[in-house]
Amino acid sequence: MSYRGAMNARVRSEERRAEIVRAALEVIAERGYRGASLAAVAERVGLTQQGLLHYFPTKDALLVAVLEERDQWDAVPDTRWRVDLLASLVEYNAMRPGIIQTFSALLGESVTEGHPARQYFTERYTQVRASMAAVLRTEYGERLPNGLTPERTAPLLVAVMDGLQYQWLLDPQSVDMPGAFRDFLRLLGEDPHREDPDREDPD
Amino acid sequence: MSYRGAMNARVRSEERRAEIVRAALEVIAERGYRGASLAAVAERVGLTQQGLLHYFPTKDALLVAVLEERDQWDAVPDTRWRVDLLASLVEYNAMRPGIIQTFSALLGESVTEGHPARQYFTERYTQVRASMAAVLRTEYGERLPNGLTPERTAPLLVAVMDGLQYQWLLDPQSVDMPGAFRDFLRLLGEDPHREDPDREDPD
DNA sequence: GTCTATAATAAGATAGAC
DNA sequence: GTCTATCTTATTATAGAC
Repeated sequence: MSYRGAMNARVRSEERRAEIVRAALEVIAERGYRGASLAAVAERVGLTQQGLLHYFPTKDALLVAVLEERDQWDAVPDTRWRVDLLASLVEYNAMRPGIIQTFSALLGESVTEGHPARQYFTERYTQVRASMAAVLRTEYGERLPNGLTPERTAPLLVAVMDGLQYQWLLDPQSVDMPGAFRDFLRLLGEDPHREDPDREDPD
Repeated sequence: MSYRGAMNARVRSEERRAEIVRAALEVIAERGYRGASLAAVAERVGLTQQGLLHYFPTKDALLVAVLEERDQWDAVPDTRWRVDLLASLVEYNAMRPGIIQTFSALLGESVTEGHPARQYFTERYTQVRASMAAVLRTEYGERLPNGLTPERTAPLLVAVMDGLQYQWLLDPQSVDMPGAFRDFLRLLGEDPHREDPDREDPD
């Protein structure tokens, strides 16, 4: 019984932490990391700022948890991915403006000096570029239809995804993010009607 | 004489303001806008925070001046531009990491709620997409070598420029920003050896 | 586990002397 | 034009009661 009680307590504590991280994602989306106060995060989960510090001893510790959370729901693509899965990912992103806003704001801040997320983003982009190159290699081999190598194309693929996000966040009415991304894939030499082999020929 | 004296005073005041704006650009690059304190800006020009407020009555007023400054040195491309001039612009940018960092940080922050630069960036991107479309139309006509229209390609061009900047700022050693941008132009159908008609055929 | 109290700092802005 | 002094508000973090 005491074992079980301890388990429940731990589970409840984990749930609380997850709740706090979700709230932090929201507040960062609204105000950036530097602008996000612990008190504002705490308020959303019905805690005081000091109550929150029981779960995350410092603001930076909370940020670390936020970045770890990202690594979970936004896994780095691997070689099993096909290029058209990337298009689906962008479509999926277009349905979650909040989370895109969080990490676009964080990415922007991270280039400033001494930002606690800087190292995270630097390492993540190295990783993502490598993954994208692998995906492109799986799909096209050593040379893409346009003559570039996977390694040289990967930074462009990543740049388009990020850059479109900013334009779309600022003006969702004017920017069709998924459509533009598919246009980019077409530039890579992808035949837009080859994406789903099971599909009937469109008219 | 009094007229002349007044003139000199005004000129000196304008110089002071310009000095302050330059300092603000630096501090924003280092800490973002929200993280930039008026006192830090003032210190760089040998003023107190209150002395600075004599020239810019509020922090937002200073930001407005910073954004106006940008519009001057980073004019929106017009139809007289050729695509390879864009490549030169990216090369030029690669020599000015400070200023790129300032506006990358500002862009990132601007997607958060109620950010004073949000409207500026929204409007500027509308303008820049239109200009880029015009540049592409001048160069390629209604259909680009890859089949897309200028209007559909413009957001991609802008996205690549912005996205590459973030990757490059985070890891300049690993990202060849001008090279990657030229790769992108190649995707558009640009022949990389056609850029300078006066140049001898390379081997 | 969550609170109140509070310390320590820093922010933007105003008032008024010189 | 620039300063000192000061107000007001907000921040992160600590100490300790319950």
